Order: sequence, then structure tokens, then C-alpha cells
Amino acid sequence: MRIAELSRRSDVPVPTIKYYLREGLLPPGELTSRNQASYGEQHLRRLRLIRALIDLAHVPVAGVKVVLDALDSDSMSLHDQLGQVHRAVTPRPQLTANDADRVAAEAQVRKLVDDRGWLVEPDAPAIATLIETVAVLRSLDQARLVEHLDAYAEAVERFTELEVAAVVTRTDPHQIAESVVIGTILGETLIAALRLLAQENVSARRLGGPTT
Amino acid sequence: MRIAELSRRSDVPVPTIKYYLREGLLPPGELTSRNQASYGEQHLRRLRLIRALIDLAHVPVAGVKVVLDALDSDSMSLHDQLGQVHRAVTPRPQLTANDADRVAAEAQVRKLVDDRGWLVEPDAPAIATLIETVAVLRSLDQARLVEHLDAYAEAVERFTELEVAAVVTRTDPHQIAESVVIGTILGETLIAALRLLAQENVSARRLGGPTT
DNA sequence: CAAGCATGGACAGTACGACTATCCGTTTAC
DNA sequence: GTAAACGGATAGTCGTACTGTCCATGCTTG
Repeated sequence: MRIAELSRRSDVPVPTIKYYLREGLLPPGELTSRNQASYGEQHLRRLRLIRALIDLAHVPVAGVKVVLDALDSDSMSLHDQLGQVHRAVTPRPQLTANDADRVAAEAQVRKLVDDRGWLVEPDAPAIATLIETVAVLRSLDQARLVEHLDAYAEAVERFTELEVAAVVTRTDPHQIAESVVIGTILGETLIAALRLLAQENVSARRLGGPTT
Repeated sequence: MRIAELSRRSDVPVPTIKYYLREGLLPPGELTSRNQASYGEQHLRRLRLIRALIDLAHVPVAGVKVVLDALDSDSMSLHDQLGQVHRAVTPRPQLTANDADRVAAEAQVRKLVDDRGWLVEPDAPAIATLIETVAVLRSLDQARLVEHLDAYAEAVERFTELEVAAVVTRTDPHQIAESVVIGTILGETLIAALRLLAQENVSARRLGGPTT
């Protein structure tokens, strides 16, 4: 198919497709002559994935490129692919808490990782974000929200188990990688939405509900 | 204190503080003369909260304003305050899935809400986001990630319970509102970070781990 | 087989969000 | 009493994500 049809079927404007091609998010179509290329179903799939990452998961374009490069690499282990993706979706956080709170937060987070026996790199970006978040909650006098970090961690492990269970039903490495990556990124959007609904429910039941 | 000290203590540049004042994120200081104002501890707290929402939770400035206006309102019920906050942090999603998948997704989501007995408004923004996310996962041939939505929902309810338990230890309505709002927004950042760590752990254990 | 619309590629322009800089006419503090 | 800081207004910058315009070529339809 040519670019016009790709645009129509994906609902992405032609100039935007060209932009994604320029940025290397979308592989070039097969050139049939100097100024004519043909695109296949995989381009359509890729374009849908790009839009989902940008529109739904709010991953910046540069991050999408990193994610897709990881997905396309077949010299990288799945663990390393996942690491790339994690780095692409967790920018190093601005330091906004004060130092004393951060020191306490770091101790709490390190202890959590240790108690759980989690095998994670000590300088993973998610660790930095977690420390900063805990530190900020302390700075804002909300330490009580963070007293039962371990219980949160336990609830979070449940997701991961569910996801792993869903993913290991596939056998092709490429398909597994794709599921892991999509699950990692869109899973967050999904969980965030579910969480808001659960909150709204509790709020409605305990706090008077709508029009009360 | 004057603006320079507020800037130094909050680590926010003076021009940025002026910008937040203009945007109405920060209430004006008490004018002691035509061009001299004094700021208090509450301004410092507020500024810290603003930075946390922007830098850590990535809430856009306009959204921060909505959140703070809700927090400051005392004519609004807690349930309505929470509703404002939810709307501020969940932009109406771009429609990117195809219609057939969205119809199926909507049925699945409505059934979930129904089965769980969740009391939520049918047109809550989180519902739209959830439907679109499920629809996109189907479009991307990842329906299996979403087969056990109900199990995800159950894990999510656990968080909400934990949060409620942490919040009801306070009795002052203003403090409860603040905890709920901060917990809602920074809680998401916290959970996202925890989830990545849990994933990295599973990945390290099952997929070879680092340098393997 | 010609007219005219589409195409790929290069590059410039736009829109928006979040600051950042400059000015100005006061205070204020040494 | 003068230089630095202040509040307030306005303009400028920077980054991200597109969007528009051009051009030389190719397809395609009457």
C-alpha cells in the first residue's frame, strides 16, 4: 500500500507519518522506484503501536524510538530489552525534596528491596524515582502514606505475576518481547485507570457519593 | 519572608515563582506596601507541592491549578474534590483503536464495573481511558494481557484499601483532603516505580538477569 | 499518451507549554 | 542617600511535536 492508504487506515496524517519516518520510528517502505514506496501490514501495526505509546501512555517521541529500537534488536537479551524500555519511560527525577528526607527515604527503599529480596540494579532509574517520591511524601508531611510500603510492594507483585502468566503463553521470542514491552507500558496506563475507578468507588461509598 | 528567601528555601528560581503567582498556583503574599509582599511557611509548603506535582507526577501546570483550586475549596465535598482531581490527571484519551475493538472493550469494561459492583459515573474520564487502553491492547493482538482484567482490579482494590486506611487516621477535613489528593497523584508515581522494580526482579530471575 | 494528482524527500514554519529575561517605578537596608 | 531587592507587566526563549510548502518525479485515467 502507498502512504495515502497507510494514512487512511491508521488515521494518522501523511505529514505525521513522514515525520515518524524521519525520526526513525517507522522503518522506510520498500522503494519501488525513486519516489515510490510500498508499505505493508507491519507498518500499519507499528504505526498503531506508536500512536498507543504516544497518545495513551504519553511516552515522548524520543522514548518511543528507544523502545522500538529495543524491540527490534535481536542481539539484546530480553532482560536488556526490558532495561532499555524502563529507562525510556522513567526519566531521572528532578530532585525536589530536602536532603534529610531523601536520606531517610533511601534507607527505607533500600530496606524494602532487601527485605523483598528483589534482584534489581542499585542505580535503576525506578529506584531513584521511588526514593524521590518517598522523600517528597515525607517533605509534605505525608509519611503515613508511605509507612506500609511493603504492603504496596506485595500488591504490586501480584500484577507482575499476572502479567508473567499472560506472557509465557507465547513461545516465539519476538512475540514474548512485544508482549512484555506493551504490557509494561500500556499496563501502567491500564492500572492507573483501574486505580482511579477503585478510588471513585470508595469515595462514593464512604464520602457521600455523587449529588449527596 | 520575601521572595528571595522563598526562592532559596524552595530551590525554585524567583522568575518561576513569579510565573506561578501569575498563573494562580501560588496565592499572592501579604502586601506590606505597594511593592513589597511577605510570604509564609504555607507558601513554602505549597511551592513544594507544586514542584512535586510537576516534576515527579508530571501534571501539567494547568492541571496543577485545577488540583489546588479543588484542594482550597471548602464549598466542595471531598467526593467532588476527588472528582476534580481525577479529571485534572486523566485527559480524555485520543481515540486510536478501531471501532470494533472499542465496542468489545467497552462491553468488557462495563461488565467489570458491574461485576465488581463499583459505584462510578458511567462517563468518568478513567472509564474512557480504560476502554481505550483495552481496545488498543486488542488492536495490537495483546488481548491475552487483558483476559484477567478482573484479577487486576482485585489487586488494585488492595491499594485503595491501604490508602484509605492511611488517610482515615486524620480527622481534620482539610488534612484528609490533602492526604487524599497527594496520595492519589503521587501514589501513582510510587506504584509505577514499584511495579518497574518488581518487573526487573522477575526479569532478572527468569530471563537470565544482568550480564548473563 | 498527455494532464494532473500523488509521492518521497528536504526544509521551513507553527502551536503550545513552561519557563526566563528585561524593564520600570518603588521600597528598603546599609 | 544610594545601591540592591522588590512587585508587576510584558516580551523572549526553548523544546517537543507536529504541519506546510516545494520540487522533481512517477503513476494513472480519460
